[in-house]
Amino acid sequence: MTNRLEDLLSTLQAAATLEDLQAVLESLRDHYKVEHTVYHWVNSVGERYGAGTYSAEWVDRYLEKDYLRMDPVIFVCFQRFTPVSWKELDWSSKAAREMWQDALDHGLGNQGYTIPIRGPNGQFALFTLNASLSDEDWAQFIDDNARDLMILGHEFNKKALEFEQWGEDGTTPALSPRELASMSCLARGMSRAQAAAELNISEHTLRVYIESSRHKLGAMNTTHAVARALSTGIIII
Amino acid sequence: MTNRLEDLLSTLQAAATLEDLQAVLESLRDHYKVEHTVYHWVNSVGERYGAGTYSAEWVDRYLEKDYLRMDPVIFVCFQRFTPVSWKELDWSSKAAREMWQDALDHGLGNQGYTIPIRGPNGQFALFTLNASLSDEDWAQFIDDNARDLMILGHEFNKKALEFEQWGEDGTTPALSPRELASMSCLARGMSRAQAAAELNISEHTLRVYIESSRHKLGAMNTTHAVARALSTGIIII
DNA sequence: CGCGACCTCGCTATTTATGGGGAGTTTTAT
DNA sequence: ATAAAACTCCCCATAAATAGCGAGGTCGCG
Repeated sequence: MTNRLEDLLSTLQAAATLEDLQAVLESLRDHYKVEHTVYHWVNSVGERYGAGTYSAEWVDRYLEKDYLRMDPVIFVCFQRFTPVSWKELDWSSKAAREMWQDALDHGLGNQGYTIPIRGPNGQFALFTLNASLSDEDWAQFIDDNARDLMILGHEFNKKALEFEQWGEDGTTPALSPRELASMSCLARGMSRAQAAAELNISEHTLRVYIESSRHKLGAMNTTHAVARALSTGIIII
Repeated sequence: MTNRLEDLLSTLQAAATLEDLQAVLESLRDHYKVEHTVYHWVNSVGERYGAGTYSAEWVDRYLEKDYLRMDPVIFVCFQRFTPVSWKELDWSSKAAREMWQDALDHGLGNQGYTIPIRGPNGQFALFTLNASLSDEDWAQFIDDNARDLMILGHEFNKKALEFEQWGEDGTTPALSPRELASMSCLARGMSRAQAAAELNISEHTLRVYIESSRHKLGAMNTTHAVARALSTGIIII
């Protein structure tokens, strides 16, 4: 088993193009004898990259119906970081049930396992296996392979990042300590007056920091600046 | 080697108290023959939990001097998600160099390897090994153990989360679709007028969503609401 | 069927944030 | 050593956000 993992990782390491990654996913599917293997990035604007063995019809359908916004897998993975088996999720809402049925109609198996992966600058990706198995067999499968899958998912993400250079286009701007502190105060809910008091500076000085932060972050307004500072990871709440 | 990993993981699984986790870290240190092993949560307010083999003096010193705010390890790990070897980092700033010397004076080794771990609701933790080795030996050590360490780090974090129930105290409030859309627009830098146009609703209606989001999220103002929505993962940029 | 939650719209007054100037000291880096 | 960046403070006018009031239609769940 471990040797197989090493083989797969070697293939992954050797991948030099996005097509190679696609091939890796296909060999993963064959190796694990599952229906589908998928890796994709997620953000609220839309996917920047995705690869996998889903049919083109299902991918188009998924995007067309805007399933991204109601998919319980996506929603839960955003908030957890532990992998989820699909059957654990809440499929009670009407929209979710419809989507589930639609997925089955498009060739997906009844079992799924998705590993959320969080990267730099707010990058977020999912690594998914989909199969047709009984609940018991699937649980056993996950039990046997969870660790290998986690490693594969993370290595895959590392490789995908190398190609796509997420967020590397505009290197995250560096804010000065006071600017970061200002952003942090605002992110925690303080008004300008409160933040200025917290930092022991005049409200006007605080404003200067907010302005300079805004410009450095390329933000339209304060809320946008704080949002960018948070999602690039230069501040946290 | 793999058997050792299994043993360590078994011990980890069996941990029932925070003291047990401390013991696990100590046995990890002994097993890997390093100077220190550390696990801790990080947020801008301060640590909620930390365990490890650093001396109490160094921990106190670290907190007292507010090294958290200048530590290159912390800073880089926030933005990357791949593990970092300390020597790779930028220690050129004066503050960083002083901190580094201070660390050596407090019994830390000259080599370090830190694995950033990102959890639900914006949880962020670090799993660190510190040792005294030559650059070559350390590189070899990392090469040999990187995967095991990643698994250990993630399993450790899972266990720590079970105990501390990060963010579980106030279950993340659910926002309605329109509320989420409103938050998302604001996070992407739109003004109220722009967001209202984007959503094809009156500016007043948008305001109602912002208000209700604010109340649900327990936020003081719009910026705070967006910050919370982002850091709990219910929206993304 | 009714209740609650969601979606939609309007008005007024007050508070707060933003954008544009300018100007001095201290710290850091080359 | 000298330049660049960071930190600090002030004024004024305008744009935007907040707080408070109210009202009606739709949808799903029990």
